[in-house]
Amino acid sequence: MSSLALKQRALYLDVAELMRQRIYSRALAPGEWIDELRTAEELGISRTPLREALKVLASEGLVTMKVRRGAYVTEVSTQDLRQVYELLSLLESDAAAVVACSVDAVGKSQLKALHQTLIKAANNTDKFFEVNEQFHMRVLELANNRWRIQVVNDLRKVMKVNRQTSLLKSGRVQASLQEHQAVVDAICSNDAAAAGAAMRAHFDNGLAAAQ
Amino acid sequence: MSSLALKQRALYLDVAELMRQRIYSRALAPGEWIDELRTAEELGISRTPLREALKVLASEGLVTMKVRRGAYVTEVSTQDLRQVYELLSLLESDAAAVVACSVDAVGKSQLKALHQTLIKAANNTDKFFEVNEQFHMRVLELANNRWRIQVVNDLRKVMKVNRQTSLLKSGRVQASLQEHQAVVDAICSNDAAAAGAAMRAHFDNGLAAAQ
DNA sequence: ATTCATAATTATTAATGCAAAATTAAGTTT
DNA sequence: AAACTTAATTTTGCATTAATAATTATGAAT
Repeated sequence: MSSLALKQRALYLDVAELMRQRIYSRALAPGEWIDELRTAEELGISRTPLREALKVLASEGLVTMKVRRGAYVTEVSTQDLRQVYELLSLLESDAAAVVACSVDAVGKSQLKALHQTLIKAANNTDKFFEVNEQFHMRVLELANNRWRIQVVNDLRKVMKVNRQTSLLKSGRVQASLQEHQAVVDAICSNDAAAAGAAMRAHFDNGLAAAQ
Repeated sequence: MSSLALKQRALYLDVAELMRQRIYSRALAPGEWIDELRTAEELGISRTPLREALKVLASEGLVTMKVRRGAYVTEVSTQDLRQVYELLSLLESDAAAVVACSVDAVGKSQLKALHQTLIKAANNTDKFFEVNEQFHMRVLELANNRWRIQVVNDLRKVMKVNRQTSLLKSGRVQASLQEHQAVVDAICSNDAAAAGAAMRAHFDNGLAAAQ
């Protein structure tokens, strides 16, 4: 009945996802020490899978392990945020350029469809975030480099820690949609340079709005 | 007396480094299943820190966890290698361009000194690899983005799995030195575009030699 | 009163134990 | 003889227990 009954994934992965959400939602505050005993007790599990989950989060940069002092929620400074944005800009603009060269008709229509869904989600913040992420990930998948997908996924997790801060400022939704449109247009006309530039501009504006 | 006596680092980190070396050296072959019980016994430790170490390696992409089937050494295909090289080329060429803009006199002399050390190590393969890595990491450090350093470190670990394959072909050492020289020259003359292009060329040639 | 030392408590790290699942082997049936 | 089923063994995944290190609290001495 429950999701635990027919578990296909290991427990530590589910726990990692749960802790990730707590960090995103600020239920666990930046810099806060994570009490292993209390958390394991609360979740009704032993400390072993929790410790394994924390090490996964540590490799993603979401928590920081201090020797003999346990796990702490990573404090993402504005400098960190800027650095992460710079990397995402670099990796995703290059991906967009690659896609512009290699994309077929199916890929083009997928991106167009996702963009239409995003437009419809403009008034629903959570949905907007979700579809926005789907769009970006679809571009990455079309760029066909599984290591880039992995790297970007991890960096996006760090970015999400500051989702509140980076929450869309006035007019940012409409601007963001226009920027996406430019990316879609450039990719669909197979203009690699324009696609890269459009994606880069999208991130530059996103960073400016986040700070 | 022993390194275990005054251990400052957690055991699982030491175990992770040991397993990493075994993967690099092919003592653990690609695709091979890692016997937890046997390995823990051999190292004289329990399975717990070993399992934690394996999860660290999994997040780096060096091993692959299969649910209820344990850990396997990741098989790095030639496509994987190409994809990793592409990412490293992107990340490090951008870093070189950033450094060319921001570097001061101290940074310049550090890079020049490392390059001289590399020249002297031309006839010692292990030493060459070591200093080569130091040079690349120094460029990254000067680019001042801790998230990029982390990402590149992980990708370089994957690349090292195929160190044998990518082992310098005839004339590659001298060519590599010349390419480094071009990077140093471009950075020292604060030519960002040239620095990026030189680093990109270095990786393109490296990939061509590796395949 | 303040500081240093020592004891006690708390928490992390590592080892051991146990249960569930998967693979392998053996046996029976068609 | 081949295939399917069932039993046994192996191995993972999680829990629990033990040990080691760090922090806090308490007391004594200057």
